[in-house]
Amino acid sequence: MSDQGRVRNITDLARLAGVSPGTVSRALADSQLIAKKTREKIQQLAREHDFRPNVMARNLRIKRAGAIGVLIPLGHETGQHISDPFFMTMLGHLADALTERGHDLLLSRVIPKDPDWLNRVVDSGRVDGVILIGQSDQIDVIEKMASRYLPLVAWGANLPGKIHCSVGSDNRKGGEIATRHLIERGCRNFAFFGDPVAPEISERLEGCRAALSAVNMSSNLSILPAHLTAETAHPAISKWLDDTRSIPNGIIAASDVIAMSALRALAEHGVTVPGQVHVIGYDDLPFSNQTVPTLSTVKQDLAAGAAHLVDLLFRRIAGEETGSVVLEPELVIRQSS
Amino acid sequence: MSDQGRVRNITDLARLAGVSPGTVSRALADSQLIAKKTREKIQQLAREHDFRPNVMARNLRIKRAGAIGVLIPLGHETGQHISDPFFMTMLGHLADALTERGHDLLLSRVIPKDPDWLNRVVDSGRVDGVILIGQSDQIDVIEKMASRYLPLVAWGANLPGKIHCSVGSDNRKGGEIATRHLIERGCRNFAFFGDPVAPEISERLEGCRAALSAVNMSSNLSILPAHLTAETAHPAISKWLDDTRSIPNGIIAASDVIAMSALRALAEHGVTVPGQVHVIGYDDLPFSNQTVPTLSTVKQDLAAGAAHLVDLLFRRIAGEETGSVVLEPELVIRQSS
DNA sequence: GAGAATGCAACAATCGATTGCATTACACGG
DNA sequence: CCGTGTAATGCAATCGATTGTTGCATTCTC
Repeated sequence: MSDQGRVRNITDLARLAGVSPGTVSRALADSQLIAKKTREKIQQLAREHDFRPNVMARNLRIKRAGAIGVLIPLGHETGQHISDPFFMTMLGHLADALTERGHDLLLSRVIPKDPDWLNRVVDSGRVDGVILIGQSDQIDVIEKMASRYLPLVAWGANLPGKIHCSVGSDNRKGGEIATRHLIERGCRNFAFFGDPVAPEISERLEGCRAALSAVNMSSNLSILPAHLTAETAHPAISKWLDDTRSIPNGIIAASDVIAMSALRALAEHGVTVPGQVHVIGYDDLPFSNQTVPTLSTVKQDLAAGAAHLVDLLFRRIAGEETGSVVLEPELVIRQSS
Repeated sequence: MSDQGRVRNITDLARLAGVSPGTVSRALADSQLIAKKTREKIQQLAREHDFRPNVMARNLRIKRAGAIGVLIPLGHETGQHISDPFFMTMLGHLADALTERGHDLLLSRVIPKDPDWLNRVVDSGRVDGVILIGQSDQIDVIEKMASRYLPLVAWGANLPGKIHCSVGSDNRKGGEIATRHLIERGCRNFAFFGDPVAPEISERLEGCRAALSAVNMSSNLSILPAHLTAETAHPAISKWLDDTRSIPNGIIAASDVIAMSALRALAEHGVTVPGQVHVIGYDDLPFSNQTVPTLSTVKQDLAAGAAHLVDLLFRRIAGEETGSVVLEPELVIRQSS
């Protein structure tokens, strides 16, 4: 392929068409200012050389980036991998929603060592806005940024007194309905698997406690407060099952990933689900109806969540000061409970 | 926050420091051309105003984009969602590898309606190179692009006679060792679940056939050739189990996602695994050792694959004409076989 | 103390587009 | 044939950086 005659910019194309670069620019933008005949000639020429104007140059001039930064902050959870199904599901929905709006998705997995990680992305000028998938333990950094930078939204808990815009489900309520469901199923002794250091999980636990105290069973709850990832959950739960004197008959897992590990650990301990133990998860990830037995769970509608995140973000990019959104969690009953 | 005094570009900072923009640029790049004292003063000033030079402008001048396009072409598989665990796992590894090299990841899920989808990304000037996760049914488009654009690599089958650079595992061999393993386990009747339209899967099936014909059992194989996604696999398999006269005792699934659905469908049909039927998957995704029973599978080392993809890509960006890489598949024996 | 060498910083062109304003060309009426 | 109006195009500044070249002070040398 002769790289000689290649059309690299509008100036090349302008020369070819015998017009000025400005005219080419307008013609390719289909501006009415340019005579229809000229316009079509230039567009035809562009097609022949399959030329496309340089997006970066355009964006520099236009002062927009055409991309949204999607960050996955992994603070206290250094072990957690980006391939965590939760993140990935959310990411897929975001990719779809952003593409629809003509924006690219700049993905970044950040392990926030210094408090500068967010500044770096925002001030780089390569994104028009930022979506955080999760707040991790970086609330302070996020709050600070939110005070000066409008187009920033986060998936996660809607924390009282915090100003940053968030979309998340009502975790307290989710924990509550999960627990109430198990109570109705006849469970009397409960275990909660999940680390309350993360705000979302702490709220779920709170909801769980509320449901129990409503029926005077507050004392029937034990907690496995480890930080549980896809890798660490199974050994932790297995050990817990070994150590615990009496296995509870209702298990509330803080996430589907944890619940899945629990199902497996229980199977290995010869405990039947839902025969001896009822298990409920949280999230309703795509795999949750593929487990054996299929997993009852509290659904967070991630598709809707992603749509909200993107919608709020674009309204903020336009200058609007939007509020946060709290989604209703929904009980999904399958075989495990 | 007063937006008045905000330092928006090096010119602002230059004014503040009483030097020229050029000097600021060099100072921030820590160039030896600038006196150490001046340099430090400017850097200090930049820190105070937490100013960071605009990456887009820089990239325009430097003629690099600082980002790699990662595309997921979903051709014949319109039903397939980006949240397919396979893509996501790969994506996670790529994100890590690219971040290490100081590049961003521009994610795009493309449904190739017109043959222009790849051009659009390549010629936009916003990426330094492109990684395709999968070839889908877009071999022609990919080949055409590969002939003129060096920094392009794809995950997938290494197809004979094709020039584009690929990284993938030896699917034929993978299919073979999976099947041999089941034969050793005493299976005599086999089923293969997966659609041979995709080149990878067709190769796996071929390997499977080869292993069977080596022991004169070619005729003992039935095939469920549906295109199977996380959503469609379970009903399809369930129906197949209903319809089939005698359930085989060895099932080779073309992917772990399919295998997982098979495990569930079998459980629902009261078939024990590995008691009555041995099941083996393909991929070794993170969840594959979380299923009940845990899934035997043919591991594709996606971490290594991602590392190779990124390595090859950067060598190509540097101008080298690299060859393709074929990874060795590895048998991972767990409970399901 | 004059001339050469050296170190620093300023100047200005450049990357590839967009766009307000100036200018040209053409048509038409008087 | 000229003035005027309008449609179409050209010109040049601009977005925010980078970098080769140039110019000005010092400092060094003999």
